[in-house]
Amino acid sequence: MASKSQVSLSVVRRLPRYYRFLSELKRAGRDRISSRELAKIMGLTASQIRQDLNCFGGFGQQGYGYNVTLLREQIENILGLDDKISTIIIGVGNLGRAVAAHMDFEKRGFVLTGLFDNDVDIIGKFVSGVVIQSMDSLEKFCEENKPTTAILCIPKTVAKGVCDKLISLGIKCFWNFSHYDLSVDNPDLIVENVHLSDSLMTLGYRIKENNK
Amino acid sequence: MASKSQVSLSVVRRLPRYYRFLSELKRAGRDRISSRELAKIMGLTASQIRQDLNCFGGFGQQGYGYNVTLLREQIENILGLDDKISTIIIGVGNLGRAVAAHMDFEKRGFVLTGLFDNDVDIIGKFVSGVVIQSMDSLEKFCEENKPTTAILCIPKTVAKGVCDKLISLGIKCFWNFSHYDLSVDNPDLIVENVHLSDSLMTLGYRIKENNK
DNA sequence: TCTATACTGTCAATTATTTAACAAACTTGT
DNA sequence: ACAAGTTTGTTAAATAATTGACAGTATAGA
Repeated sequence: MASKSQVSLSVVRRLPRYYRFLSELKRAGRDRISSRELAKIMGLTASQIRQDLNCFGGFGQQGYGYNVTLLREQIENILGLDDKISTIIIGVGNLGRAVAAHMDFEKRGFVLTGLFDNDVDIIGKFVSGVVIQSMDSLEKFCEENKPTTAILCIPKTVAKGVCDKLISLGIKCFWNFSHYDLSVDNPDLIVENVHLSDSLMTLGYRIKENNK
Repeated sequence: MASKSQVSLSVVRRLPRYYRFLSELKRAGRDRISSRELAKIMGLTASQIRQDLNCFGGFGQQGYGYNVTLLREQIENILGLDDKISTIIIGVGNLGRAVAAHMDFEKRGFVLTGLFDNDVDIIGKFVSGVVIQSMDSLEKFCEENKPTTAILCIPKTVAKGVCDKLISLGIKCFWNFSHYDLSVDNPDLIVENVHLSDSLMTLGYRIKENNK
């Protein structure tokens, strides 16, 4: 358990994008594709694609290229898209609702098992087939259902407290949309931060830089 | 115009995070901070922080460190947070609404000037003080108001078409939430892709990798 | 004022990532 | 079956990013 991945995060982060383009190709009826052509379509180098894929095995064939359907399936396996990682969302405001509604968890290796919020006006309502519960129910729910992953769609101010509580309830994996930096000093956690405002500010910088 | 940035994207992407931590420190009443302590708090190396900041100038002082308020202001300037880049949102579903409501554009160097959607049930309603207009009004609006940036919160299926139209209306900068890859073959565009499902799949991979 | 200590800016070394190059292996058409 | 043309997997080279080291300059306390 907890063996360190040999594959660099840079490579892993490209996998979903490969998967996306391969799905597109499959839908378009393509049987095979060379690293060269895929590189062209995706705006990468052929070398990088071959290098990336070879981290996981030799899926291609000289003189032929890659079988689209097969390669797509391989990446599906690598990403574990048919897993069912039990996941809860904390905070069901606009953002939480958008995430719950848009994400198609079942196609990404997750299953949404709980929604939690403090707003009495929305408790009891359903989003994506899951009922919104009070934060007071969180502890009991976690003990009974043992979710492993939490999606944080809560304001910065309460993030630290909620996060500590979730950790104490056995949750170690976080998809964090809150404006707060998780896991700086807790190396046991697995955290994917989505800092939207950071992304926006980066865009702003690049726009101004370009106009100089 | 269009001079290439000397500073690497890796560095630029860290700036908003520095800004965030410095704002926190300021709020806590801290006057000064050394690269060593900041590194500790942020989970980085002191060397990296000094290296990063020095891309933009020598903001620190030997034997003293960095003045929190001053450094924060400098980064604010670098990121251009008091600019007013005119921006529209295309697609005002859950996600578009979440983005419109949460982002505090004025504090990030942007100003939200228009909202567009095709759903007749929401056209005419206000979100964050801006009225939702029909997509039919887009052309006229762009000619009159010349927004430079668009935020795409639309499904993949219509993304390509909408995007082409926006480009023809003079928009070159995109904050793209749609499940579609912009700018592979258009180097003139400035694009920040936010592929949430890619992020989720990456998290999934890392969780499984860790459980091995 | 002087001395010990702290800390930056910068250059050098290390590590990571990307790109290039090519032999080996397959495909395709004759 | 053979020759010409493709395309991979893999090694090597090049580039980029991060970390380490330290001279120089400031601070702080006696």
